[in-house]
Amino acid sequence: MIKGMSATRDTAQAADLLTWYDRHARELPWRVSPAARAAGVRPDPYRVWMSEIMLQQTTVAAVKSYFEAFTTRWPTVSDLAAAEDADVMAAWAGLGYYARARNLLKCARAVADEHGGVFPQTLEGLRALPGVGPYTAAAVAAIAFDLPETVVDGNVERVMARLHDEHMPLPQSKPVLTGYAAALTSQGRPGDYAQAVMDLGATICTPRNPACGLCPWRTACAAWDRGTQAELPKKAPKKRKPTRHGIAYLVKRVDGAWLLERRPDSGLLGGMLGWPGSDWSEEAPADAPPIRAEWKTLNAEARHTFTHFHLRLTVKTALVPMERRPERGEFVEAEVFDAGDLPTVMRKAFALTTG
DNA sequence: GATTCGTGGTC
DNA sequence: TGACCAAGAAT
Repeated sequence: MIKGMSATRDTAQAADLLTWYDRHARELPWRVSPAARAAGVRPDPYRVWMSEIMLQQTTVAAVKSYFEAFTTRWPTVSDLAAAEDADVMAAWAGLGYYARARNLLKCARAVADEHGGVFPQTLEGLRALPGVGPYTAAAVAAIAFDLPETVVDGNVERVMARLHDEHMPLPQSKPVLTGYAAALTSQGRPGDYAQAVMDLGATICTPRNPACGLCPWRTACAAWDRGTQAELPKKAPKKRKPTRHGIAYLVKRVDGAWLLERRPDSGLLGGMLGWPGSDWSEEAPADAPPIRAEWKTLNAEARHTFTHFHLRLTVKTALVPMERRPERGEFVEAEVFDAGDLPTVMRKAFALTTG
């Protein structure tokens, strides 16, 4: 009866974590507390989905203000589905990974148009939505609908690697870690369990200096037994980032309007507003101004690091008369222009012009 | 399976 | 300063 004993042990272990979660759950704007959940309060699937999209590769601290802004401005999935693309992209500006914002809108419109404004309540139905992958589908299924699905994010990978002293490096070990996680998933309180495992990873079983003395799973933890927790999970070595160079053209019209360009939907910063500019490559960029003007080159360059390269951006500025027509981009009136609508690298270039 | 795709905080 | 890291998905 190895199988039965194993299942019994895992159930008790899940219960230990849930007991810890009942006392130590983080209070988050999108979360229904375990006490409220026990009293029958159900999470709003729209808010759960929104939070999960925003939290992809993004810290809780960074997400909070965006979550409040989005859910205040667009309280329901139907409200969001009816929003203008430009408004959603501007509201997302600064949060990064802009494909998420494009898919957020696609998904809201799919739910509104193809599902009657109601999120699908199966793993497969959720997984079919734009921007919803294996993790997010499981998270929404578990948290919003209390389905016994297994969430595997970076936290869970780390917790499982330590719990089982798994030294195989990620991402190779992912299927193994997923199997460990699935064996532990609570059948009784799936939503709370999913959030509990991630809270454990975020507050106790942290990447550096894990607080093993406070961990409800310490006695079950193979890494704790062997003292290997600090070196887990192992990860494949990363490539170093090359440095690319580019030019940004910041053009102000005499009435205060700024020349901006909407970037193509695919690729880096896709769908976002930005300054007209050169390509960004490792070779020196060719000068290709978007409008005829007297150019001044700023002394300082805007430096920014993306996921896979460093960027050094030369900033050129010009002041042009009302009647001058650009070859690229469109002027945005001074009253409408808001640097906060731009991605961070474009804000950095703008900041150089204002001191 | 490997790449692409942001940003801000931290050590 | 620079590398690492954070509730991944799409291609």
